[in-house]
Amino acid sequence: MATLRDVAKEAGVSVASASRAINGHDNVTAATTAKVMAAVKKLSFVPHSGARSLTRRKTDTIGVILPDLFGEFFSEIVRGIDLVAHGSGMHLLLGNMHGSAHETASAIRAMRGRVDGLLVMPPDVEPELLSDNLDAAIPTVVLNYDATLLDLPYVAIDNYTGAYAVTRFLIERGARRVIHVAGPKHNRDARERQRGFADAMADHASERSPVILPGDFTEESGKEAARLLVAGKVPADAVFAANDVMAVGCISVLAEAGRSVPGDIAVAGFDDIPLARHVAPSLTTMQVKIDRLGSTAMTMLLRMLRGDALTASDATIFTPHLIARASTGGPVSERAGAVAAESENAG
Amino acid sequence: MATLRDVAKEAGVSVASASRAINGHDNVTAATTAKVMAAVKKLSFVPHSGARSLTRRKTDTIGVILPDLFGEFFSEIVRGIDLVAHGSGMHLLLGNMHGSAHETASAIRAMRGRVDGLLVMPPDVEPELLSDNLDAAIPTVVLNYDATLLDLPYVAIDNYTGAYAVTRFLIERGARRVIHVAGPKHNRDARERQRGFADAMADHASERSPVILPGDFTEESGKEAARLLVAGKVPADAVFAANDVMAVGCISVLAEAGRSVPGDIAVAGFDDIPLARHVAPSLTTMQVKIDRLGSTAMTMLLRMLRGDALTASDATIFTPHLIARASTGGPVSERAGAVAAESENAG
DNA sequence: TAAGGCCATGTAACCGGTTACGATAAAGTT
DNA sequence: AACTTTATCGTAACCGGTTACATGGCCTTA
Repeated sequence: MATLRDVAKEAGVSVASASRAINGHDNVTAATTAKVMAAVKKLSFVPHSGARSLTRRKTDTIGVILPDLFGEFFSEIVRGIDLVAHGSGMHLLLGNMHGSAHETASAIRAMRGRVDGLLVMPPDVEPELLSDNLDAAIPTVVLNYDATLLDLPYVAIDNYTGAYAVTRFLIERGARRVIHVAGPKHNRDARERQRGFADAMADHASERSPVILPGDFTEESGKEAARLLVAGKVPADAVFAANDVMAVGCISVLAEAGRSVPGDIAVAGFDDIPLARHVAPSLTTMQVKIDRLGSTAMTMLLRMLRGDALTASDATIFTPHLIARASTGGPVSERAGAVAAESENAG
Repeated sequence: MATLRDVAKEAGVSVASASRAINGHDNVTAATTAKVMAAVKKLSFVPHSGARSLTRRKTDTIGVILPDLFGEFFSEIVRGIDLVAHGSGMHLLLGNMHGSAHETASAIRAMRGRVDGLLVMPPDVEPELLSDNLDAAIPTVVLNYDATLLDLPYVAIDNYTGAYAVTRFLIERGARRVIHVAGPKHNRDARERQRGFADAMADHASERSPVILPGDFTEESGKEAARLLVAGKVPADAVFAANDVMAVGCISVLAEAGRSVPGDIAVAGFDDIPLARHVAPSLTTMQVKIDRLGSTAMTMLLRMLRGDALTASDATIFTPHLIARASTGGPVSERAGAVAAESENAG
């Protein structure tokens, strides 16, 4: 593997000239440049990015630390990030915290000296881990989590408002007994969605203690909840599942049991995963533009790398859209149910 | 940002001792180690991975170069890779060739000095780009492409056999006129699937020029093909779409037009994306364990990094399984249609 | 023709770690 | 007590680039 020294020797010039020629500085003769380039070609020299980033003090790489890599949600985030990063000639270094606190700490530490900036999506539990491990010296944008306490810029989804909207929608379409299939207890998104549900029930159905069935965002847990319904244990005419995957599980069990959706029970989810429009009946849900989460965060990070000092007050919060489909009786004629328009910046 | 020199000074020892203490070498006194560790903590020192990898001549990072990041296919591959990589303490550097030849070359070059090994999935067109840009010095495993010409180890899917199997299955279940919705012409997977289809038609339906409708792997192109069918332009009693996404498009148009699936027309796809089991009717397809593609490739790369010299003869080829679902009349009682068992290694 | 300026080039220091090698001191041997 | 062995430690070179500064050639200008 040829080094710059080899190239310089081959071209009969100094390493400094070789370096300058390769990087296109203007203080090199055309003749010298030609000699150097010939040597580069002959030795098929490729600059060693590691060594280069050591002196330049930049790596053209940003670190992306996610709690997991499972499912469409994360792949969409990464795609959104890549879209913007690639446009700026940046590379992506993937770190995976695999749920554990220890992994998270080491994932962040391992980024030192490898990246110019960090995009972090904290795990569900103990986000305070971040403050212990994040380095103030390296620009960081937080994904999907309100990082006001850390005073870091962040990009998040307004889960509360979304859940509130879909719950109200179910009530307005005539549901009297809406039950909620919750997500994992330790998951922040899930908690916010549950809170939005509870508040909407209190405000619009005068129901202060609505039924909340446990779930964990998996299809199986959605099925489990639906089995309770068909067993008649819980009277209900509508279900709001904390995510689409569980809603899909609900629908399949209800259908097998001969319950009509939405005739007997309306069902709604959250996320608008691609599957949602294809299941039968098609699923009413709150649409989250996941890739925009990633691309927006990356854009903010690029600004920070350019020197802008962003803080928590520069956060972007996306409010999800209601998508009314067949599982709640089909789309609404006018925009009766289309509650929240997407808003950027929450201030 | 503290450096090793700072730590050494703070601890009152030399940089060599500091380095040794931090890396847990055995030729350091417990007392020295304690002093160094105290300094590390006090200055919250984190070793600079870039500098470290320069001397160690390894980066603990492997580069992953994909043609795109869109959809479940790539996310599953990356997840499979990450699973194995993480187990060995490796990081993943993502490179995206975004379709273009120029991008591909620069993506590969940019990896020099950043990674210990490479996992490359060549773009559909001009895979010979690889030979020009790949570096013999850096261990490389090729994904989803027969790299025999490059004599590189690779992991691929037997698209031909899969397509042949599903086509034969349709014929054996009584279809007389099976039509194929093809993938993009420049796509190797698509071409192989089409070839498998054509051969199966010739062998089992004595049909030497079966109808092949154009498609490009998108849902819309699947719909377009189905529109031709409902318009009666093409007589058909079964459709084999080159991927699941197009098959799903077909089904939705057929359903809207009042055609019964599988009553009037049976439909089968390829890939077994998560969506496949959820659409109505559930979709018969060839199951490809995408994540295993990634994890297997990563495992091979790790072997190479350990010094094993793998070549094209060490390739792993996965043969997809037939999954018979409702869109072709439901599962088969015995294993009549379950043609191909998964086989590892093609030799 | 000598002094001054400009420009291309080379030398060497540096980025932040690791480690070969030699020095020093402590421990063991006879 | 004199000598060898062994363990710990420090100095300095090195990984492969970049770049501040010094050098020397050539062109101006008086």
